[in-house]
Amino acid sequence: MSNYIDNLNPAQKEAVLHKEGPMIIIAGAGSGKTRVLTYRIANLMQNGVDAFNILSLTFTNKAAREMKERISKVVGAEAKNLWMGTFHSVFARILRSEADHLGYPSNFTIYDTQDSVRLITSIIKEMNLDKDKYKPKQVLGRISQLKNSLITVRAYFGNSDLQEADMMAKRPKLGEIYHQYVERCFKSGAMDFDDLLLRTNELLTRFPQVLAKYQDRFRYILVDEYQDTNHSQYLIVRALADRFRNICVVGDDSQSIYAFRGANIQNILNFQRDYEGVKIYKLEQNYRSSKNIVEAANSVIDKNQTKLDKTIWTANERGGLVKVMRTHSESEEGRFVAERIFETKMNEQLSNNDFAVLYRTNAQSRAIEDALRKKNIPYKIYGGLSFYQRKEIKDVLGYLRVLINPSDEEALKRIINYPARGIGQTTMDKLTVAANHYKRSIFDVLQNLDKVDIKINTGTKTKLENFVTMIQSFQVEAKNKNAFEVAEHVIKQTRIIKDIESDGTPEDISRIENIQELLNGLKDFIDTQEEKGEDASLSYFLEDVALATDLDSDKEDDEPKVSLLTIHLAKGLEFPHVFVVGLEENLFPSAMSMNTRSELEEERRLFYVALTRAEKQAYLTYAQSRFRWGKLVDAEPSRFIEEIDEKFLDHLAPPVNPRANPFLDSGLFDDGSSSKTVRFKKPQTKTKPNTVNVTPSQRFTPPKNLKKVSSATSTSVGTVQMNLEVGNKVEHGRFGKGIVLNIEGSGADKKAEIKFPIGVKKLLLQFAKLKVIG
DNA sequence: TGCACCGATGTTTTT
DNA sequence: CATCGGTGCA
Repeated sequence: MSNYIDNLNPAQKEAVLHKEGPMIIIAGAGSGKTRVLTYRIANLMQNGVDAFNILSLTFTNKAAREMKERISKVVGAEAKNLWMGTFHSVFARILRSEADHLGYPSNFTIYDTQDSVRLITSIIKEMNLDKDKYKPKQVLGRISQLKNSLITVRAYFGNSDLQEADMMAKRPKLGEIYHQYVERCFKSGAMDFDDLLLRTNELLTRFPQVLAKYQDRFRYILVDEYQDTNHSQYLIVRALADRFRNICVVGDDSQSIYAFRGANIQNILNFQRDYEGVKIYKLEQNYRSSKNIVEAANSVIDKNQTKLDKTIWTANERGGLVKVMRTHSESEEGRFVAERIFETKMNEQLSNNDFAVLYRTNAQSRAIEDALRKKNIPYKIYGGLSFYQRKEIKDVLGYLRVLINPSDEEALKRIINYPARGIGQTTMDKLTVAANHYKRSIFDVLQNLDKVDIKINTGTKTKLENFVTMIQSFQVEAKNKNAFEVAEHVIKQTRIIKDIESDGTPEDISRIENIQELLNGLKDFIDTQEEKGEDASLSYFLEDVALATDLDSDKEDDEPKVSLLTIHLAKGLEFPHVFVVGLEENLFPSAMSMNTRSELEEERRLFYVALTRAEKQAYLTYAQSRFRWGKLVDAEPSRFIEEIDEKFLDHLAPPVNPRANPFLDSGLFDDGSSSKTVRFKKPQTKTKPNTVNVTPSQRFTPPKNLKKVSSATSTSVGTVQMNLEVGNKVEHGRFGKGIVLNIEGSGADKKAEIKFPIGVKKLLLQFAKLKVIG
């Protein structure tokens, strides 16, 4: 019955079978650590451990979902009782049920980064501080840092070193902003991302009986990607594992790439010191990549000083050399990538999803997209502006957030005058002042306008009262209807769609589609939650949305597409053919991360991660000039190319391009070995002199609304769909092919019930991206 | 209060 | 280059 164990190598097997007590699995790239984790959990369960007693913390929710699925293949339905998810989502749930201990409402809102920045911006403004000295994003960064180190406002003011540091940084009021920020979040019934961890720590330290309860529940704790945990997460794990000490952490110090958000590589380096009697397991055999790729990657990571001792090797075939390509411009780089994908796909009969393009910054996707689109190669982009951060989506979500939690100030500010209802800045300022004065939420003030000393003329007052009445009516609605129906109702009542339509630009169509997509997503959510017998309430949906990662929303039923994503997002993924683009000094390694050895080492680990995503073939490309901030800037090849042992590299000759801009041609006909002899300059100190201004002539600018929509091949919206008939075969960008079962309503409300492979969906024809195919 | 226009500002990386 | 906030006018 446990034949799966026979398929493991000795090291993997030992790790899977490890019984009690603390353990660490040092898992090199591609060494089958997910398998080990999966089987370890399955094995625990088969040996009588109750699923309810196992907590497994993963890096993305998608990873959790997939792991659960794999475990259930071994142990059956019992797997769904496992506690599995990201730190943020697992502890958000726990915080909800324990919220009253902390004085928070259980329906607290989760502020995303944008909400936090806006709140800080208004605090800075209210305090009359110079916004050039107090840059909201930097301030938030600092606060985040403090929170992740568990330094509360009180602790901050008790620590003169910290205060001095901020004095030196010319931000003497930082503590005060921090204080205000925390208060305002609390008053708004909101937690930011860091609060989810910080407040969990607070909960576990201040309430021993709560700690005891969860210690007793989580008798086995597994933490994936341990190298990327921050101090706050570290302490949570420590506290929870303290009683049973069945803690299993998995990670690879060579893949620690999140120091910028507080991850502490010491957590993994010191694990053996933290827990007595730790058993160490090393997974050193790579099953993913060819010899050339593994050895090339090893030769780079060797340059790092700080690392645990391990040797990654593979029994796989040697494979092709890592191909290095130099191009003149980013558009040529894009063209190269697109052409290579096209050719390889044809020659080797591959599918689009065998290819991935990785880059350091999101902005780089643009040139690649253009090139792929021109060649009609379907692609999907992860990251960048995520779906849920789009304006129209945040607006709709704003209403939902306010009706769930009227104290949610950021959401309230967003929607109180959208669509325009004559409530302007002046009024908002007065309300904010009053709210701060009475230490109540703005919504409280709104509900008690008569009792509050506030100078608002009667016209405005009526508008405010109407607004409150509307929200209250939504709340009533929410009592009787499910989340989907409520959202539908809200969208209709607020006339948001009408407002967008009135502008009438083509972009608006896409925005309306997005809102429809949100509704569909909400419907989906309800269906799957009900299927699983879990909470399908609106507030859980909002939580999911706030904590969703871009990878989570990946749709399986799409046609195969080339993946475009940052290296950070690519961690944990693998593709047969990988293009790492933009290998240029100041871009990768980033100009912002070359100041200290540790920063540079993190960049190098990032490069290591990039290279080790490839199974069969890796390409490294760099451009000799690139548009940055709209200007053409000269670039030099990244030091990381040179750091790879030359014997693993194959320098491709640059293509002859007669159309190339004469300005850029110097060095075009070098003998191909030139990149070997290129002298790498030290970090450039703002080299503007050799900047050439060239108008981006052949640059193809895509319609804005397509920019982040996932497909190059997405069907355009036509009016055809309005003439749908029962029995028609249709195709939907997301749900695939389907057949029309029923049509109801008319005009703008016309809906069709369509049977898709994934189930029956009801879609508003006005928005659904449908193509009639028969 | 609402809207149109302009300049300043910013890109690492994300839960 | 693209977004945002501020300014000035209706």
